[in-house]
Amino acid sequence: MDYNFREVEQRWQKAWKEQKIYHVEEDLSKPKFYVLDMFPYPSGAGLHVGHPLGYIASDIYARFKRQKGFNVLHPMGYDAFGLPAEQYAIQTGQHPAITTKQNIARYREQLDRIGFSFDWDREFKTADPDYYKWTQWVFIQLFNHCYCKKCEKAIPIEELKKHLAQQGTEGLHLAETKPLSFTAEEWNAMSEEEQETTLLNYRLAYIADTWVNWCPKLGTVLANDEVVNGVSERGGFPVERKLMKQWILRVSAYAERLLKGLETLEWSDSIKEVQRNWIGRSEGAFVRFSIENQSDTLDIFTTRPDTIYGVTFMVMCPEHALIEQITTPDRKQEVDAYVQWARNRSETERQTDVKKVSGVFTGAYAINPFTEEKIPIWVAEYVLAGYGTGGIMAVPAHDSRDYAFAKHFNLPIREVIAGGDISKEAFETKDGTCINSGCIDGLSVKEAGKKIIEKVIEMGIGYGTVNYRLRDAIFSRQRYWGEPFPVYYKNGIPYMLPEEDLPLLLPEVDKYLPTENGEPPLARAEHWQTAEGYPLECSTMPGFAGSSGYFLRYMDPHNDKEFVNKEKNKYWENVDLYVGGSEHATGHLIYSRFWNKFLFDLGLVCKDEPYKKLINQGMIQGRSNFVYRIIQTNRFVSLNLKDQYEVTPIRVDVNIVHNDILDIESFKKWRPEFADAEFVLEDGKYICGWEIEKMSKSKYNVQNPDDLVERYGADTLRMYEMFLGPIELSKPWDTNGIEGVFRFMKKFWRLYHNRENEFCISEEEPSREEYKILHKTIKKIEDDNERFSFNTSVSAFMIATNELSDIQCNKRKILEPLAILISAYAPHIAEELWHLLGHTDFIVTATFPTFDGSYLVEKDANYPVSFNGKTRLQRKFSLDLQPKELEKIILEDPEVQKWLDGKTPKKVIIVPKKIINIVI
RNA sequence: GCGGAUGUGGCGUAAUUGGUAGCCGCGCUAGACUUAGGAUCUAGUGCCGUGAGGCGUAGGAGUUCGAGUCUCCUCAUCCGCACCA
Repeated sequence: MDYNFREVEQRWQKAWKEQKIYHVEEDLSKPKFYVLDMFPYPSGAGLHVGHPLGYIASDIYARFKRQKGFNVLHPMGYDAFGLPAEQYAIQTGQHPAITTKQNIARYREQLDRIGFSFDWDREFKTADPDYYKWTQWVFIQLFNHCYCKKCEKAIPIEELKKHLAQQGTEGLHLAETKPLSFTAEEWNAMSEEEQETTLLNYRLAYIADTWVNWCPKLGTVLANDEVVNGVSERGGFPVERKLMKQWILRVSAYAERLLKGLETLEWSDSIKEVQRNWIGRSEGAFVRFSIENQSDTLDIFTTRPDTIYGVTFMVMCPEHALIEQITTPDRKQEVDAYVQWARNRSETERQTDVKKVSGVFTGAYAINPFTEEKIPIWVAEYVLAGYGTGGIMAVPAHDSRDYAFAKHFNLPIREVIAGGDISKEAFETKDGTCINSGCIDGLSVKEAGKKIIEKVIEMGIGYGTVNYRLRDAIFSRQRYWGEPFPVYYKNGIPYMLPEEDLPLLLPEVDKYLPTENGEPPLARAEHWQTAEGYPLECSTMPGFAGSSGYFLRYMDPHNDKEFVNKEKNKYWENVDLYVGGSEHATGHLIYSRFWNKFLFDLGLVCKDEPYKKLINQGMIQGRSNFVYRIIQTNRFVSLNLKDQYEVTPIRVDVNIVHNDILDIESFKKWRPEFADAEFVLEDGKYICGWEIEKMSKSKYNVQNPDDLVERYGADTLRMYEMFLGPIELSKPWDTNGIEGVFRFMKKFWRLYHNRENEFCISEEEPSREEYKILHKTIKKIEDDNERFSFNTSVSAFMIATNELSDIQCNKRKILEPLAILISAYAPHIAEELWHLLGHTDFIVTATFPTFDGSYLVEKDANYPVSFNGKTRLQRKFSLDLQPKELEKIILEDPEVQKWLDGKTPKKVIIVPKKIINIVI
């Protein structure tokens, strides 16, 4: 009988669980290593083979590190708040907590069957009050801090208050929503409400009016990608732009540190680049343009101060607060209409017709501080409210967007950088010489920019500055299934609940929909107010709230006194290896870094970056199978004959297709309408077509890991998922190949057994050849593990097994280390063999075998000998020879002599252990 | 448009980082055994050619004694950003 993987795997999984062998505690005698997976959102569909890909890789690495003597923290939990459970609740009335609990139970069952080495004692879900208590707590800290740009860290709001009371805004260098200016007297004269409102301008968590995509029918704010053609993606309900009070995190305060921190991280270049683009740093100048007959100024940000002499018009975004004030009466009607129209367009809509030029003249004029000219002020949607100041100076000659606008509205174009031909297009280059530019004529772009900045500082109308594309993160959601804000309102001003009142529990509601008058679902809760009767915040936190600091909580998951104990944090520091999808590059991975840097500023954690090394595992796509039905019949034609008929392809469940051959009997049973189907076969078989698509239920191409574990065992599944290809690559799932790994597992088992399947191991001293196979494998596995090349590792195991099986090696000194090597990949079979080998401890505690290079050194070896790069001969040489000696022997070789034919070679290139090349 | 990748047999991939391209596996071909299976084992399998041999890493150039690997151009595919002043 062959290896009984079912019995063995179940037995060991039970033993591991009962003896808690993967439980880990701080141990100062060992170096720590923290391996983390991006925790899953437990959806109703359960796991498919794509999900565990990253978990298997991280599990292999965690097991490898343990055997290398590290104390490994490898936890797992669930990101439990989220939309699907809420949607299900709205439809069925079932509480999302119940759905979530069921889904988690199913996930756990599936995960357990794959044999992961998670420390389940540290498990939590973000929807646990014990956990979200700390999410709320961090939010309070964010509210109570602001960001000092001078010292580049968060400081308590109390310090700000002190500063304001003593010197007003004088000497303040804080990240802020908009620049404010008042004296200490003015501050001290403010009412509490006024002061609180003012402080919101600086807090790291603040509430403010924001333009959002509001869907009245769904009763919620939608993200840009949830809006398609002006209607909601789900349901197709109209979406309008609306100014709403939203909680916002001042992520932008950390832009520079988020950017700089990237340099210290071992992340892929592509994902770092995505984050760099997302943060979007640009250097330039802030300049105030005065407006004719107005006391207010039009403030702009430009990266090209050197082109200031080329400004021929100004543009404000449709959301700009000054529009109403500066528009002249004769232009009012037109401007109002345009603003109304533009404001109601979603960002997605604006993006889709980027090329269409639209705008309107306000009738007002700004004054160019350098030329004193009157410049018309326009409103146009190509200027965005969320970037810079929401206003620009337009230089059509040297900016393609301004150029298109000027051409469309017939505005003047003035060339100020020499070298281009502005009759056709804008000349955008950044190396050129300034012309027609007064005081900066003849200067290079770079020098001119510097000089203009000096001048505007002198004139008191601006300064050089750095602007970031990174926006503050909207933090409220008008939904039920999320963390409630620890916030109550007094006279419309938000206040934080006292910390000892946390967690603020998510209340029960009778329905999970928004209320009839558009308030979030929490407004349905009875007594949603403080003990004193103050109303509580009705929106909840977004999905990324719970996942931003979760990695810290695993270090100390049951602490109800603090978020994470300092000593424990000091031991575990941060995540050494983080594995997850690259789709989180601009979401979770930015927010989490922000969150952690903030906690670092507060001295609560010891590292300012959360994830040292990041591996982005690829997606596993589905491979759908098709059958071809001849039109208007119930006859199906095999793939290569289908061109002779008119056919409709129909997706067929991949589970009734093997190696693209349809199991006809199962097909007839699959659907009642196919019960009496007929088939046109080729070579007696029905061959199905295939296509690579996303893995999804509706495409019948989902491979459930449970089925594969049932049929081939967890070890085979683990090894096969790794064998599929490099971990970062997206690849289609192909069940056909798993047979090869399955055969390997059986062959591996047979190494330790005789023909009668009795465990049979020899204590004999292995031969040099046998040691060579082992040490070659140790080196390969160790190297591959360190560079996360798990697919080549699996190949190495196969090669070693083939070689050992060929020479019928069953020596303990070879097979025992081999079992340790494979235990990270196939822990169940390794554990079984380990115990058969007579060990009583678990293989996870075994020491990774040491590599002995001396076995690999050849005494002599065949070298290819090439002439001018063309390989002609194989010659055997001793490896002990010095290059000079080697060269002599080669040149004396009769074949070489013959080839040289009396000529002297120009040079002889000897690449150690590789090749000998004679160049003539 | 900008940025980042990737391109090797019928398929997934490998190549000690510039040194005999195609390891390992799937599939396929032939054979053995058989309790007839979607089992196991053996041999073969980049392409062309009976053969010697020739050609081969998306295409084209270049550097080099030697290029899948380095440089430049072109093409294709994927991902991210996209009026960011």
